[in-house]
Amino acid sequence: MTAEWVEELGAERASLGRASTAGRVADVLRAHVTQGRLLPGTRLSEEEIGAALGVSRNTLREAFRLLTHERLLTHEFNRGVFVRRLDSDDVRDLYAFRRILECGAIRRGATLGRLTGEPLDDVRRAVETGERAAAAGDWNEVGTANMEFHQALGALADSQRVDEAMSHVLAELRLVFHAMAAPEAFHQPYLEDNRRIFEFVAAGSHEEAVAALLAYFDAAEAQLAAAI
Amino acid sequence: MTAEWVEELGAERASLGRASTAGRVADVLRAHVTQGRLLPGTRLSEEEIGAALGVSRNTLREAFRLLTHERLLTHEFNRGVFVRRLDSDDVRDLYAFRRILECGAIRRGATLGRLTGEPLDDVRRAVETGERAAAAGDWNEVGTANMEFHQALGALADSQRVDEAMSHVLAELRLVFHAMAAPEAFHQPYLEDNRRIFEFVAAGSHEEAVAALLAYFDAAEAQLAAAI
DNA sequence: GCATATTTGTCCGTATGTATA
DNA sequence: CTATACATACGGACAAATATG
Repeated sequence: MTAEWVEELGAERASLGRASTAGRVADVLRAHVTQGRLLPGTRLSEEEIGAALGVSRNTLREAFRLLTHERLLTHEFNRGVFVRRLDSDDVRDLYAFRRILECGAIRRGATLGRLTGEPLDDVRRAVETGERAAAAGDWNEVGTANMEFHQALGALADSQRVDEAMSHVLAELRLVFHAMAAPEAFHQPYLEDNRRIFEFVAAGSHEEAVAALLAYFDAAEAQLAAAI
Repeated sequence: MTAEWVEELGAERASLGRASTAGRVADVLRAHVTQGRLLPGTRLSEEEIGAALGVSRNTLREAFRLLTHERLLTHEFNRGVFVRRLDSDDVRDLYAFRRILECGAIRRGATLGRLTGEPLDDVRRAVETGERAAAAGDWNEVGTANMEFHQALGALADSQRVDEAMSHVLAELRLVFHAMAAPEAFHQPYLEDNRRIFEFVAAGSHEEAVAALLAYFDAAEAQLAAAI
């Protein structure tokens, strides 16, 4: 009955030595979820995972609570904890939230005079990393670079809460990617959008950047909604 | 040594009967914090509160964890949990987040054609409730109505995640209000701002509404920063 | 600086209630 | 309907860290 990912989890026991046990358990589980080794809908048994990782149920529940708050897991009362399964409404809501966060971050960055220097360099770096990865055919890296691009856009707002909200939203979206047929190729066509958005920001044309970003959201949301 | 608010907590024991115990404990504690009965910096002893509420330490810790994720409590390793105390950086960050959320919600509402009908009525209702409360001298109600006004602005985006983010941000801000000298009078001068913002939204002049909202944020942020 | 008391961190065992085969 | 599996919640235990005198 024990699934194969439970054994994989067991291999992570060694890294659980230091710091907050619950936090480290959450790190391990988060990696499994965001990398698609734990698929949406999977039930996470307290006893099974606790035994695999060598931690008590109390500690494990602490980790579950962390990930539930990040919306990577869902907690159904008296039934257990499951890897979150997103529906089309979630996709719509996530993109509504992204439109507000990322467009707002660009505008906020503009009024703060922050669309230059280091914050802008982070955006450029993410664009270039993605382009290099695509040239090398490393689709996994393309996806990662795309995430970093949008995280860097959010960082233009210079707000810890915006950064955190962006992290959570992007982590949630990974759940949808893994549910798609061909998740590898999803980000590739948007690389040139990233380049164009970056150029607009760098040129100080932030309203054009916002418009390009909104067009990207429309396309990506439609594609994901169709895949669900 | 036992403080008076612990006895008040004890009076809430009766309401802990059904559903998730930890969730109910969190509800009770959240009400105490947001209503200022538990002031920022107060340490929450596991044993003391557990005894007052009649729940075990494990259950109480789960409730603490919930509220820590909402940023109402802070968890210092090996020292305990405390009612969160916000500094000027927190205020700055909270208002940066609010600027993005609320201005973004108005703009998103505009593109969705949502600045009319029921969503707009909720905004109007909050404005009028605040004005009536001010006329009656009920400053507590003025504060509540002001919160509802901004929550209603966020709701224009038609996004569950935006709604939730607004709730958390406003709950956090209450921590700052309670740390002020005269929290009662804080919201009153902004009632006419609310009215003006509402009129702009209702008239379809959403960019003017955004501008008025940004001016309000500047004023309120400066006032709170000065109070800290 | 040191010794003691208090409090938290973690884990275990168990009784009870709930969902599902 | 019964049986099984599991989550919920409690109470106790001990180590480790902190606060106090």
